[in-house]
Amino acid sequence: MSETRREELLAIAAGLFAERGYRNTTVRDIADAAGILSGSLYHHFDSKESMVDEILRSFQEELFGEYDAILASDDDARTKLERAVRVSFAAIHDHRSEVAIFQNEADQLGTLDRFGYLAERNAQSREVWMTLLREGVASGALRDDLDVELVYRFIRDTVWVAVRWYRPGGGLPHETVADQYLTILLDGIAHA
Amino acid sequence: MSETRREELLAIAAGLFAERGYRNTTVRDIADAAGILSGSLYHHFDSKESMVDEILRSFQEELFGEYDAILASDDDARTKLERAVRVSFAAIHDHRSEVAIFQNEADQLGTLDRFGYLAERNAQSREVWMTLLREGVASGALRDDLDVELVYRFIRDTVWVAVRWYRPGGGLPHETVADQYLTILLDGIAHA
DNA sequence: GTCTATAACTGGATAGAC
DNA sequence: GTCTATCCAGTTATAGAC
Repeated sequence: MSETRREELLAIAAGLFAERGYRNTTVRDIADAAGILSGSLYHHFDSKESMVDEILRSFQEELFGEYDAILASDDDARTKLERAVRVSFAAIHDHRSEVAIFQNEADQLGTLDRFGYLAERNAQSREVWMTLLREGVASGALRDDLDVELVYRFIRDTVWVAVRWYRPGGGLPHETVADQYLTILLDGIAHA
Repeated sequence: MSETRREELLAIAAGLFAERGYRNTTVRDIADAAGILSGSLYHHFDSKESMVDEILRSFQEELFGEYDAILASDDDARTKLERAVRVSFAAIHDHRSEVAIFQNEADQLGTLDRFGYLAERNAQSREVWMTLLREGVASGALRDDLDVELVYRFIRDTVWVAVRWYRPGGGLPHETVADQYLTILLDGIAHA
């Protein structure tokens, strides 16, 4: 049951970190939200840094497991790309706080030694998308006059930045957002 | 000349706020970078808050002046949309710090009374893009099966988030980025 | 316009009782 | 597992001398 309490506290911290920023959230804020005093938090965690560390680590582990499964599948190139996009929007739905924290704080935290894995995960993510895009071009599914590196950045940015406005239960299911996004990305918004 | 010194200090502050975040930058950091002591800053500015306020205000004034000029022009709908995109990427080029600060800190700062104008500017920006998109659909330049609100969000997000990776003088001119972006946005990445 | 000196406060973290 | 009590470092801001 102590494992549950721990996760409960992490979920509370994640929500606050996502909403008001890591630096802008005090350990007292977290304790208040949990209904305990700040000193009591240190029975569960070493430091505020450990909390955000644990939040980001477990999220990334899960996410990259999904990307790996897609890469390893024998779907055609276009299907793989579509699946990767859908999995990402689903992650925004299922793990909003974690995605937001990663988006907003990774740059700052990444300068600290203990968060070196953030840069590694970033490189890994680039590999995933670049592989998908190159396969797409090679198979003829995607245009061959594109700057693949730029397309990668646009996809990465547009997908994740949606965490800023997407709200679960807001009447716009994440599957719909993914569909519309894929329509724009693949076919453009200009009249044919 | 005191006006020059003021702007010099603001530019230094803007660079730091953009790079390490507003909350993460101390007045001592700013003073150090300017080669003076922290107390001396208060001869020029009321508070740290006033600095970021002035930085954001003057930037937004300039940017919206450009959007207004586009809206008021008699270009066709597609040209207006393209111009708005190009002006935005140019702003990232010319005012990287300001754009980054706005992107990263607006949500937090917006909760304070004195930064209420940030929400207003946000609404104004939405009007600009929605107008351009609706004109585009009405004129037949854009597809009519799109969720215009969603397209607006995607454009807004993708354009501004480029501030995270775009580097002036990095071999990739902002005009090229805008071109490639417009290609993707208008025509998609799928093979025709 | 900048410096010296310092006030006033906030925030992360600890030790030991319950 | 939580509380009481508290330390200490860091941060914004001020007052008055140079």
